[in-house]
Amino acid sequence: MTQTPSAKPRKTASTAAGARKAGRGPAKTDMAGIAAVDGGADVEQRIYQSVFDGVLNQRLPPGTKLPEPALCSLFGVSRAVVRKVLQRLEHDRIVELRPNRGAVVAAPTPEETRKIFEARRALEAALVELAVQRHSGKDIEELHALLHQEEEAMANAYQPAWAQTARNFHLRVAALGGNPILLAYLTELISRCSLIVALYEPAGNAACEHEEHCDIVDAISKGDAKRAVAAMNAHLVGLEERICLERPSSVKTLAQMLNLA
Amino acid sequence: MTQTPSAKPRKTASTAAGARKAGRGPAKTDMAGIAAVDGGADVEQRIYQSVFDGVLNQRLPPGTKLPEPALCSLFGVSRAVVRKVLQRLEHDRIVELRPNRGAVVAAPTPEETRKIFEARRALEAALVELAVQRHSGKDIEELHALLHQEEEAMANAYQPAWAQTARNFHLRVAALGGNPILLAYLTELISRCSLIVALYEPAGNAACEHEEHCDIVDAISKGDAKRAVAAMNAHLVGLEERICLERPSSVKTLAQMLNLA
DNA sequence: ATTCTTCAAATCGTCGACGATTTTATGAGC
DNA sequence: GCTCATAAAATCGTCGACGATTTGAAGAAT
Repeated sequence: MTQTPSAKPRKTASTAAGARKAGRGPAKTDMAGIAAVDGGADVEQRIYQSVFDGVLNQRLPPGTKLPEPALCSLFGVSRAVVRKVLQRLEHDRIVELRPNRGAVVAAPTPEETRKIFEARRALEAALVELAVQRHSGKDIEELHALLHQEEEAMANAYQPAWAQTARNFHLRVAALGGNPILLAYLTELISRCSLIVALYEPAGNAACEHEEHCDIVDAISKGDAKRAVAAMNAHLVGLEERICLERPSSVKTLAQMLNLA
Repeated sequence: MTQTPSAKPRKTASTAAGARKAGRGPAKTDMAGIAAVDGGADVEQRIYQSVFDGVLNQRLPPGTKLPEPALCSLFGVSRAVVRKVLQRLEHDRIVELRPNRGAVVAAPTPEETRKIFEARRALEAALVELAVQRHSGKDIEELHALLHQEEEAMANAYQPAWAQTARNFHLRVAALGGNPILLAYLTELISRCSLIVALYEPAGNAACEHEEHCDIVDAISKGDAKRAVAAMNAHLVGLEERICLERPSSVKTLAQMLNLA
């Protein structure tokens, strides 16, 4: 509701004459070619990212409905593409698609949360072990650079920024494992974890987490697989334990939540 | 306008079910049973399964094109639903969706194959370790039942049947781990592995694999986590090593490959 | 005869529309 | 005043259609 009905697709042309370029395919309309990359080329990614960021920044609390017509007019595309994005979001467990009842932001249950963290521990343990075997000196340098970024983000005290750097760190460590498949699975899990952490984390243990990250890098750089796995496990267990169950709520329009308009 | 309150498009009346996942919620069994379960209820699952089985049984070799219009007329649905299924198949890495160029059956490269098996070893190791902790006596009985099925399938000498039982075994062991997320990931990986094995396996080592399965169950039943993980790892390494690179090819129509018509 | 150009056929991406289902608003009945 | 039945609105699932892109083949030039 409260939907401003003024938004309309840029070019409908429909049945009337002069429909020179009515049906816009994946063509970038060969403009200057610059803005096309982010502007009109991959609209799907933009929608996905908007919803994803909205969920991560708590503008879209769990249970928020995401009606297809609303997203259509917000992004100026047809339902076909919106529906495709929603399917991808459902697959990544960001939203839940209830048949004939629309899409809502996923609300992980405590039990689900436990399983997610358990799965994440298993994957990160395996990947850290691979990382110890396969890392090079240059990799360690890059990890140290990331740790430095974390310190800056900590000073900033803006939680989403810190969460972003922390996520980057874990993904980078996982990338050292050299297995794209496990990395893809872990990326999915880290997204879901971030979603949960963004909801429940009291926000204020960044320093503690940063210390643990440093431990992990130290163990990897020394080639101590056992200690690296143990440090990662301890870090993840600590992260899970810091979660408490409180859920803020607010009432805004979908456009506001998506940081549009 | 638009009278005809009773006239319906040719094949409707039941297509509106539209449940996406395997779990079908509202069971409207009032239609006196028209084989709705397999006939016209969940068409998407039927299409998915047809392609999946076709790939697994080598009727659909890698690189086979899957044009949307062909699938549409084969299954009597519109392109929207076919497209949805193809997206799901792409996500599960069964097919590859090239923009504007159609879908083809995925052809895993040797490098990819190595990574897939590596990921699978990591996941199954973690799950077997969980299974050792959480299994009950009844679970062991069921595993023994599965092993007995394997012996029957071995005598049958029909490779797809054996592959099916072997897959069941791994999935059942993984289910004992009690983590639906890891189980889902492993299901995906086992599908991809089966696809690869179906392509390359010389077919004839069933007895050897069965022995290794027995070892795994034995270790689990005795609560020996270390040995269970080692047995699983050895089993998977052996499976990977038995793969050679030969690829049969034949020329049939899509309908024949899908075992229709 | 080979190669490049040109054209037609096949196929894909997106759109608007229609029926079916769910949700919400309204009014009768207790 | 509250509850339940009814109707209207909103939303979802599917379909056919249109334009754009790719593919494959026919024809001209060297």
